[in-house]
Amino acid sequence: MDFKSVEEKWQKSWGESKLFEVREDKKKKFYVLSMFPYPSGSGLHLGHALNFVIGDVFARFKRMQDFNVLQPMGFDALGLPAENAAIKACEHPEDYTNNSIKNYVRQLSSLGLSYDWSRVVNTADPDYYKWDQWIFLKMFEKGLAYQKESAVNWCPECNTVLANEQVQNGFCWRHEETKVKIKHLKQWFFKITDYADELYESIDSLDGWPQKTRAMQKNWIGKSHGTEISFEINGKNWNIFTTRPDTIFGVTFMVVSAQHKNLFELVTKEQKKEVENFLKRLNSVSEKELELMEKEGVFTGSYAVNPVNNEKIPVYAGNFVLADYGCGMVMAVPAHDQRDFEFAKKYGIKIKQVIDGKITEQRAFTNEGKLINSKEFDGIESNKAIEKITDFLIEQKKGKRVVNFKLRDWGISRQRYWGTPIPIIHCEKCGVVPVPEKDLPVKLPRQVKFGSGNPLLTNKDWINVICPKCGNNARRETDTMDTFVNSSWYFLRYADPKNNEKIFDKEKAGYWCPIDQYIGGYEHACMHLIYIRFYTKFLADLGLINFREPAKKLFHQGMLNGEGGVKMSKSKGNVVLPETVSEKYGIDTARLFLLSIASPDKPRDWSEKGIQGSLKFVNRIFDYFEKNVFGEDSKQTLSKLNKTIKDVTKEIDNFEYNTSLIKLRQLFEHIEKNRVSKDTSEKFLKLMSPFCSHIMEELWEKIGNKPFISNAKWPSFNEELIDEQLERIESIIDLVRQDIIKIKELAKIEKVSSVKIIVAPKWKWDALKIVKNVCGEKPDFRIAMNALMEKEEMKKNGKEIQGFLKVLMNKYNDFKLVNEFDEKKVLEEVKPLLEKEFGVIEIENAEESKEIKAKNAFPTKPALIVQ
RNA sequence: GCACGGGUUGGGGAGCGGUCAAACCCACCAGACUCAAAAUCUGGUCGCUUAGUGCGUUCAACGGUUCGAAUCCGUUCCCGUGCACCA
Repeated sequence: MDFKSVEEKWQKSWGESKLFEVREDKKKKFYVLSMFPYPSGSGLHLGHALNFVIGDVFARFKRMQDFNVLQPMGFDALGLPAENAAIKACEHPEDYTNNSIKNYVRQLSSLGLSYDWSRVVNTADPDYYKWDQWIFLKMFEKGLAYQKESAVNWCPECNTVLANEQVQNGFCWRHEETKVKIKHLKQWFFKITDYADELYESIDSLDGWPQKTRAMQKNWIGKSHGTEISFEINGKNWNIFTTRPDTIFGVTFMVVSAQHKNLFELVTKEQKKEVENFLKRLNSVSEKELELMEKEGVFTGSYAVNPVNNEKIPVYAGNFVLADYGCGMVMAVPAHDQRDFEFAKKYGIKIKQVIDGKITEQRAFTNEGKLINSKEFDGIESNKAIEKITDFLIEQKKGKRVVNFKLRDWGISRQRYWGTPIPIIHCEKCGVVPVPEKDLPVKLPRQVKFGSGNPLLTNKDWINVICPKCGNNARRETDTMDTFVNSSWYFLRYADPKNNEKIFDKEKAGYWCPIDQYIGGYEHACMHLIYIRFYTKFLADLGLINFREPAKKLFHQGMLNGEGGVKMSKSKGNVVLPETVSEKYGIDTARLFLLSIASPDKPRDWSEKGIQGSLKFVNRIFDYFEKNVFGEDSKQTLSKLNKTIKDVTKEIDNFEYNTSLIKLRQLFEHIEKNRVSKDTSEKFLKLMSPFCSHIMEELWEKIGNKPFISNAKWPSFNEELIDEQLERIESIIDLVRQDIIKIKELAKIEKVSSVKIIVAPKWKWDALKIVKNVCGEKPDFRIAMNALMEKEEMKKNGKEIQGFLKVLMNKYNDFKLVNEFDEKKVLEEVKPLLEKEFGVIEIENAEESKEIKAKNAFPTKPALIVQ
């Protein structure tokens, strides 16, 4: 069949009829969103296509279920990669990006994805990033956007600052080879930490999100309850943070971070030189080595006073204490913390045990337990002691309960061109002045020079402005925003993409949002997916929306690898393009294949051979409908159809596409064999339509329906028509047929003259019923045996019963499902059919059969004698 | 180290207490059709056996719970992913 013309025909038709364009109405809405792509110059490969296909199947399914489905698409066009790629190609990022987008739109359209193309969002469009700037101003207003001098992660390759989330193992997330350096710069931050607690706590309410993602976010935000305790050092109070105040009597030294900003207040004259040497040594080693380094430190010369027992304990500066977590200083309890333990061993510091437990030469005892050597707290369990000692410290005004987070504020400054300009003006007189809302957007100037440093610095006309406050000369902020800013709220803009007055209409956003089903990669678990939650909460606090989480359900799709499981990449030359596949097999076949291999959240490999199977299937479907001849449904057909509808409906909802495709295959096999009704055939087309939309559309029309199957009603199922017994009957008849064929072959019988079918003795079926009645669903051997022996008609088969029961127990104990039908009767019914095929058929019970002496067996299928 | 997720028959991949020697796809084998091949169709592919029912051994390893375990629990080994000196 000519896939290409069918695809083009329907894509055109869908487009012309604006089938997937939606507006707010009374119908129940459903918002399906696949994360928008960054339009790379190299275009989209089959792996990207798969991601979108997964979302598209879902959207099509929901649309047929009569939801008002919004499935938009857009482009995350700003960002470093585009800028770098453009520079490399000697193009302006704007032109480069626009070309890439054009290419993407072309490629996406040919995939037949059911997007509402009228809502495209492009983050590089000033009409879009204007609202990024607007949000920035709101944040600034609320004190959530602020500037501070800070040590930042600097990627020399990107030539810019990275957020904590973008540093991986000390390396840049985009440059696996490039070590991130620490630089001190004045940077813009979003105070995401103000939302840390809510971001952490409400993860539990996201039950439509994968468990793993939720765990990762929790881990990332890292909330821990603890106690802040102040220790007196040289007459001044220094705070530390601990989650184990129960071990405070075991403190034998203190460690302050080597990067602590007030470190030298603690260092005595005598120790100054040594501390300086220590710091010098730390600076000379690379980041990575630092990570692998042993716990090291140096004595500062100062002593702290333990607030619970007034012991004087030495204060060290150490390389293993983080300056920016907790207080930058810790109390060290070598007996009950492994790091402190190693440190104490190394420097010969006293180890004082205060929790009852075993400490070895190698390891501290880090579990909780009963307190010892802790004066009035002796004998108390850790968990209680934590409370009691904290209360005691609070009373003494030496401590307080605090909550600490690992999450840091989000550094959004980037010293690059292709991002949203930060709408700030620096005035010598007025200081930091926000650009007035009416002057938005602050557009990126086209004229800049790319080379070293921030390109925006090269356009003086753009930089030099008049201060909106005092009218004097001032300078624009030249930092641009992290690209994750753009993607943190785009889902809302889709609801009202062309609004020039407002960021979006409150009612429109209220109708469409939040996202019902969000789809995107695992890699976003800790970046984009935290930021988007943060933005949602902030916008809710501004009163723009009335929900606090962006997406009800989240799904992560698996990766598509190249042939043989090798990661698809240009350098390996194994990139598969959707165009190529389309040309050869049709995009529907490709969709079918990719979704058949594995469940959509698992990775899968491309296989040129594998797709043949899907092609075969597609062709068979086509052939069947080509004939356009239908018959009538048997009970079996109706049962199978309804069961399939039931299963497939549930499975698509759970993203179990692979298993639902198998069921659809099996349904089709039945349809093919049994010449079913037109209605059933049509229902099959509908069930297939989310997966193979073009072909189903074509066949739908071919058998005399009006377009479009794409918005036909999803079939409903009738539970009453589903009969598992019928399925069993079908399989028994099938087995008999297959056996006859096989025996015929084996015994080299040219023409079958007669077939004798021997079914299980009748008493067994009766016995089964008795056992079922007595034991219900959970049979017990003895009870069942006794019940059987009570019955007169069973007694005569006493010897066999035991064997029978044994088999019964092993094989058929789920009594709900054991077939109650009389095998003999069933076969009698289909006798004419079998006779037509094979000749004379005789059916008898095993006890009547001379040939078969019952062998203590409970046949699972009828035995045969073929002549 | 911590946190998740896994290890299933030649490959991929379902199954997650009983109808399980385990869906489905691929690969392979045999048969039909054909002069032949491709395509298509039919059957087979853990072992033994039978004309057929049948039996034995399997779902990383070892133990446990259960009348019954690929499925539940414990321990161990291996693999993947994320965070990693977070006090």
